[in-house]
Amino acid sequence: MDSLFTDIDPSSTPTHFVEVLIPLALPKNFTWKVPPELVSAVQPGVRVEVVFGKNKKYAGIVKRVHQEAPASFDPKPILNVLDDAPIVFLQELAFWEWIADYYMCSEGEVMQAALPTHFKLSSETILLFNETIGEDFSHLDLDDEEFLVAEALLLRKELKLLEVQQILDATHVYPVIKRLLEKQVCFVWEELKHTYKEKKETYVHLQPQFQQEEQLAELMNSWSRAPKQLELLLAYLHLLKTEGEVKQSELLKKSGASSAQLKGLIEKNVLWTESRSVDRLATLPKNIQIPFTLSEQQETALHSIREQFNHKQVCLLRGITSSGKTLLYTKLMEEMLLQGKQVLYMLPEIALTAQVIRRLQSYFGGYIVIYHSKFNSSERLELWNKVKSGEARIILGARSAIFLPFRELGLVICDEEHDPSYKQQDPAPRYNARDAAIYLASLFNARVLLGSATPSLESWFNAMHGKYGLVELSQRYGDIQLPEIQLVDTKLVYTPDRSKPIITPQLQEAIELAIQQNKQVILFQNRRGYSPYQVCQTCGWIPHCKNCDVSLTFHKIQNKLVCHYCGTSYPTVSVCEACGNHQFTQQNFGTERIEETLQELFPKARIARMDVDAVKGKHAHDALIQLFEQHRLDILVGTQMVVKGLDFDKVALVGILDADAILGFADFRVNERGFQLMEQVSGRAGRKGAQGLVLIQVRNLQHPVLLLVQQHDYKAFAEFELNNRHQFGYPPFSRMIQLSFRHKDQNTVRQAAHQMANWLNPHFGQYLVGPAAPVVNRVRNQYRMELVIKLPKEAGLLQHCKEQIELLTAHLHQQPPFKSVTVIPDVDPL
DNA sequence: AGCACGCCGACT
DNA sequence: GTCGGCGTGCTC
Repeated sequence: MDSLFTDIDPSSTPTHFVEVLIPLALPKNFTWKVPPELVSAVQPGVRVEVVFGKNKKYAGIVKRVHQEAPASFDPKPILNVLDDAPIVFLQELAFWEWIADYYMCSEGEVMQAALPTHFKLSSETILLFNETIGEDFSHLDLDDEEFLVAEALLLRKELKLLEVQQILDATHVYPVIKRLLEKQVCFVWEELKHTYKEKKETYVHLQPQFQQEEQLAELMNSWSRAPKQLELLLAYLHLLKTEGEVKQSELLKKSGASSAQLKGLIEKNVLWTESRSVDRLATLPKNIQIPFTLSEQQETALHSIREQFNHKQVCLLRGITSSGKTLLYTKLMEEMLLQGKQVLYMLPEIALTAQVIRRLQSYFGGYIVIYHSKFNSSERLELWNKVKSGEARIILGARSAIFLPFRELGLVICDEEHDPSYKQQDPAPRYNARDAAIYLASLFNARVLLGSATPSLESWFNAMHGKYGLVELSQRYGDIQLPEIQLVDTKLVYTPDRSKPIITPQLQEAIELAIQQNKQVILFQNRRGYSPYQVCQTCGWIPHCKNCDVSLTFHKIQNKLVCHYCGTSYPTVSVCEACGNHQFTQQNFGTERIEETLQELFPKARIARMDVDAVKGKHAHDALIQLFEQHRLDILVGTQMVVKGLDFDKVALVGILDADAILGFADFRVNERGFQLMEQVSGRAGRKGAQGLVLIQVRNLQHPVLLLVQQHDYKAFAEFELNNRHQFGYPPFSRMIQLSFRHKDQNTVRQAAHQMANWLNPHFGQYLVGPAAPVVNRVRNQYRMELVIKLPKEAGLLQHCKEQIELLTAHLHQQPPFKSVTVIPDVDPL
């Protein structure tokens, strides 16, 4: 009897299911079933082609394979398995899950942030033809289907995946596309449309018949005409001997020959050329060359870091500016390299300058690779593969580099760890790369070194309480003195309209002196544009943005009013919309206006401005730094940007033009921000030789932070500020979760926020702050409310609170009036 | 994130 | 009378 049913025996082939991540902001993961013929191919980390929603296809990543049939729905089958081997490791999946949990977002959102565009296919994906491949596909070994699509791409230049389906008259096109992408016939279009140019390099070779010494000698002996060609040939042979391989560009440069002469040698069949696509990433030789020795203080610090790493995972290195933190990093990286481990070296985006990169490349050559947002998708893909294969050993990158597929991570260095740009603000995942990196490192049992001259209070607190190790560098390299800091009282300076003076006489004098002495000046103002607002002289009316509740900033160069929140620009107003008057005054000042004022005051000085408006292009930032470095500029005016990671030798004077603006923010981190900012800006002054001078223009001279900045006393500052934080229960004495509510109707958001607060009240009442409208309570026509929860650091409380928030948000969305209120949780907000 | 379904205002 | 606005719910 049994034998009749052997072929449908359910125990021999239980149905398999896969939990799949797709790159969408879905609240949870979805499940597909695996047809029997694909069971052997699915494993965590491979991509699968799935139908999701009506006729939409995605390449998703398998998180888990299991046999638990879902009770409430009937899963669809997966269509294909796209990868033979996992493209993400289990460790990365665990890391993604942790980020989603900790920062309260979906794993799909993490995937979206973590995976290079190349891997993220959907029906909407647009394929672009790779023009560099030409019209001849014969060398690519394409099968019939691949060829058909390649032909169509050549003709139409771009295709949607949906169109590929029509061309092939097949539903299963993902494997074909995957192969075409690998063969670089096409690539995935992405919003930031960088022009893809495969870098090609032409190499020059000797024809085989002349590779023997005798034949070559014979050739040269019989040479009668074209002495220039002979010269070129000799240059070639020399390069071949020294370099092993000869690039055409280098040969022509070294020999000073023309391309016509090279062409002559090619026509004589002596040489031949080959065009080879080179690695898009720098192909430097892989060797380590560390030409410096550490000072005694640095040597001691290095020992002490190693010591701390024996029993602590994380160590904080507090080293004042130019005490040589980078030198210590370099030594530690070298050690890791020799142990065959990978190193992640993180820097704030803006500090990733050519200057820093060049320096590290000179030490580590081809071992070091760079990863940041200005790279296009093909460059990122190459890097991804190099990290995954283990070929890339030192990865220098910004925030998003934590998502690279590390294999043998041994050390993470987080430089300028206090920098707020480590925290991703807008699209989820709203992660802090410093903190996430610590978790990532723990998965590899790797060590983490946090470095800063002005550590975040969180890290300092952790170091003080023994959670992190602490090592300090308190002497500047070469015993350069810290700059002298003077406060300039702007109240004493007369201006006709009682506005703040831009450049006080003291500052003007100091600038003059510095330029006379052939020194450089940096002026800092944390506000771009010309002036933050124009005010009607008669009635006080100020032009505002239509979509946001902010006043518009006047940009004189573009002659426009710009909203710094939504980016909309408006024509300048000449007539007051309230009273019809024509007279406007400009309140306050931004970098543009400072630049203009300087031009008037110092007509002979070479002045430049550095802010997001001035450094829009890919290399503008580096170019400006180089100009300054080469002393082709006397004065640099800038925002935040001038603060980070710049090493200038001839800066004698730094001016902070409006300290009140820095210290006047209504945020519990103002003091910390203010101290860090001013201390870091000051650090730019007086690197070599004489002591530098910092002038701080300010009204409120009594501000406690100013005194501590003047004394360069970080520890006293930390003690002072930790006291404040303790008193009001702010981090690091608590954990914060901020809930942002957004809706187009102001009343609705208000009610929603209050509703939420009421619900949270029974459990968390004593920890709630707000709800309140933020300073800018409308952006892009959406009204905002904020509710902050300050949780004491008790075991399980954070987790409990997150669960409640999730539950209550779902609850809120069930109430008819609040259905379309967006609730955005932000864990550890800055 | 898409996309369909459905309920209300301004047009042929 | 319909076309189409977007608020709402659902997708394995």
